[in-house]
Amino acid sequence: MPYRKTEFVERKRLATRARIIDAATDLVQTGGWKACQLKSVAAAAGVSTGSVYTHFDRIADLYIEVFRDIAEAELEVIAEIADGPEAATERLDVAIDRFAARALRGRVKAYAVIGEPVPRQVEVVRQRYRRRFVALFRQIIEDGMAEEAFDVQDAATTAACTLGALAEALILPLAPEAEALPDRGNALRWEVRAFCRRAVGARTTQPARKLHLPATAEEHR
Amino acid sequence: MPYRKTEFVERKRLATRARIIDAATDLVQTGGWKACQLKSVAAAAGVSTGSVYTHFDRIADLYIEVFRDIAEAELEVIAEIADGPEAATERLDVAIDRFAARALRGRVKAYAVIGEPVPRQVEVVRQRYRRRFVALFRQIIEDGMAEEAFDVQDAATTAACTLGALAEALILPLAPEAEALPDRGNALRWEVRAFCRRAVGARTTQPARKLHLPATAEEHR
Amino acid sequence: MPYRKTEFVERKRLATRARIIDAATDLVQTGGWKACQLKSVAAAAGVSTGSVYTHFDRIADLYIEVFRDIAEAELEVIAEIADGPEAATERLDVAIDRFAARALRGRVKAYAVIGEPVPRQVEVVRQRYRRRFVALFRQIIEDGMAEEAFDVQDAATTAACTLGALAEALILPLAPEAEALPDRGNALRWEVRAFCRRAVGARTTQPARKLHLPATAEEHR
Amino acid sequence: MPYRKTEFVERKRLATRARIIDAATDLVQTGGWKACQLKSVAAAAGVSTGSVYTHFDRIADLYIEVFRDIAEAELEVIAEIADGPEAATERLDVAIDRFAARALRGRVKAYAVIGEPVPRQVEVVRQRYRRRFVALFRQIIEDGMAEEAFDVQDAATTAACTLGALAEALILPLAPEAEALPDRGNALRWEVRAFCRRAVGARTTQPARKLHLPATAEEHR
DNA sequence: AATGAATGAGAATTCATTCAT
DNA sequence: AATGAATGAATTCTCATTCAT
Repeated sequence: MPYRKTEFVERKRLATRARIIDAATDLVQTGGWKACQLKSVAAAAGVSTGSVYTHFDRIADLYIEVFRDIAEAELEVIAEIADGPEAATERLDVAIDRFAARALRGRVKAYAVIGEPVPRQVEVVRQRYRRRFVALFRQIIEDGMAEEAFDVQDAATTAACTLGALAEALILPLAPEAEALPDRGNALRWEVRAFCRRAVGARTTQPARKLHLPATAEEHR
Repeated sequence: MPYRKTEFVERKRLATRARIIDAATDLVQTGGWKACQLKSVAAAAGVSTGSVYTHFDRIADLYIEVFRDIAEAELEVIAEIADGPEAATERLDVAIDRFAARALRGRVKAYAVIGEPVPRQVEVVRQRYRRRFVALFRQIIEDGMAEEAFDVQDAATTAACTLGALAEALILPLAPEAEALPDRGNALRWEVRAFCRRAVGARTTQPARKLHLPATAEEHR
Repeated sequence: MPYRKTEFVERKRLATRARIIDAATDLVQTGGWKACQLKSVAAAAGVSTGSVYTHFDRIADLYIEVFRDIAEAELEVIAEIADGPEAATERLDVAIDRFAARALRGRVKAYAVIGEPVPRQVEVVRQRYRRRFVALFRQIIEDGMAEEAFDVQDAATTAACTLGALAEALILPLAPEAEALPDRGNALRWEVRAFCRRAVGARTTQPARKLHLPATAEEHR
Repeated sequence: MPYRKTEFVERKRLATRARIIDAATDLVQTGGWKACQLKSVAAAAGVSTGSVYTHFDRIADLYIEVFRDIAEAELEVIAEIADGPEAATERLDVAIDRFAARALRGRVKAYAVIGEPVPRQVEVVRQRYRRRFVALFRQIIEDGMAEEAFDVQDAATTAACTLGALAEALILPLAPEAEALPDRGNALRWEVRAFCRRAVGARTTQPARKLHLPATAEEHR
């Protein structure tokens, strides 16, 4: 009877792979990329070092996967908003707010993705994600200009500025070394949103706070 | 007054120290922090590795010094502008433009300070400098509010946003991996300035382009 | 007579075993022993690594088998000649020429058997084959002495010298690193044969070249 | 007072380097190249593994040095003979005899250089030395032809054959796995010399044994 | 029997730091 | 004080072998 790879085996393999990624992710978020080394990952995942190599050709590939996993989740949230049917002004508001909310909740995670020094090979991937984030904001801004709701501007540059503003205001002050924010979270979110709204020259007709609350509620689930 | 041998010795000692820092700085700007290793630094400075240890207790101390030297120069330029007697609107314009001009001219340097992953111990110092940059922008923004030239806002947050916008738009696209900007430099500077002016709600009464030219000229010296 | 399932199974088992050996042989001849690693062999043979272990207790056993297969074929060619009814002088000529022709045609194969560094455990087998080659030449030389066609000599030593002369002249210059011979092949074969004929003190009565051609023709089939 | 690298320090450095090479050489000769690994070498030399890297950029460089050291010594002995003023016939005799005597005395050493599988990077060096040995024999053979003391032949090929004959007869039977020769040494030397003399078609006018003894005597010092 | 994921003992290499001179 | 050889812990990667399914 020829061997037939059982679903069980495949499932187990994937589980191991997932355990490795999870362990690595944990280590990154706890102690930064420096803590995410082969030996530690293997130990934390409860596998041998060699085992890691049955799933990843080189340790950098694991890093990239970890980074991608974290970053992709964040990106998707924003992508969904950017692609929505709402007016550009609203989409900008919601995107920023959601980004902010997630960053504030998952401080270390956000820092690991955007703020923290990463191994050389991951840096390339990080740049790619930055660019994808920028592309989403750019899309919103271009829509806003088309709707004549935003000032005329070079959307590419402006979108980069927007991401930068978000990152600097929300993530970097949250570096491990920085003292924890007390509960300025909500104020911060409001402030950053206002900054960006002004920055793109959005002609606000509705009070900004209205938009904030539903997004937040959803976020707190 | 007898000649004091110690003074001569001390002077020489400082000269050596400076040579080490210079060598390390060069290496960082040429090949990034990764290229700034003890052996290379010592070789480039024309001293032995052991000698480095008479000036710095650990390699991290040298790194910090190097970082500080690079960053301090950038900071001073902005500080001078922030502390100037001009109206906040003008100071903001000039500060941004100067920051942009320097970043665009000295890509590698700016990237090394703000964009590039740094050794763990330097990260702390980097955060400190970011905060000092933010403090300068904050000062301008608070003045602007006092002058009723800017919108009312939380200057601390807004200032962080401003720095972030600058960094993302000017420096990160300039990472080694990124393709070189052709000559978008001037357009970029103008765009970023416009973004920030809107972002703080500056009531522009003068045409923005006017301010640009003198600053640039000065920068090209 | 009832159909015996075991026979079918056994046949299949042997077929798999053969596939493994063939795959390994290919790998050795293509990329040397270094390329002949368990995983590659298994992949090339279309079986799992674990399966290899049902046919060979250890990888070294496979190596030995592979070596043996390659070497045995070469040995048989020479053995047939050595055991032939011809005069010793002629047998020596033909044996050398055939050896040379095969070596020159199948550079990699010959190199893998005689020239290339082999894994430790194979080395023993290689020595054994060398000794068997030597034994064949020895037989010819002893016959030659009995026929009073060769000088009196210690056939054991002389036979070893003969094999060595062949190997060095024909195979080692053909190492992967060596530049390919243009078309010196025929000249080389003639020269080596002359060397060996003189070395054993063969009293040549026939023109040497005559012998060459038929051997070659046969070889080119 | 500026530091001036003392002779003592330099001497010590060289001593360490020598200790490493010696240790490696010992290991090779005792257990073959496989036994010559970084950790073992370092331990045997009484230094740290890192220390090896202050003398050799990579372990292969050490291997090459070890190989070269052993091989060069052998080569020089033959070179001196080949370059001597004597008649070609005599030089061939002496060269072979000296080569044989040294090989028989230092079995393991000779095997390590010529017979044993070597790490990939060393193989290139080994080929080079083989070629240099061949060049020496070729020189003798060409001189012999010029003196009309040897048959007309392609000296390049013939020289390779000669080296091969020597190696196979003297060294390969002496592989670690092979059973030790009793005291056939002298007979072997005589026999190999006779083989080679015939092989090049040397017209011997003097009894061969005469030449043998002085060379041997010298060798036994 | 067959499978191939998992194993884990190596092996080489790097580099800040120390210390005898 | 200067030197740079020596250190050795830390890290990645390899690959024959085992074993649960």
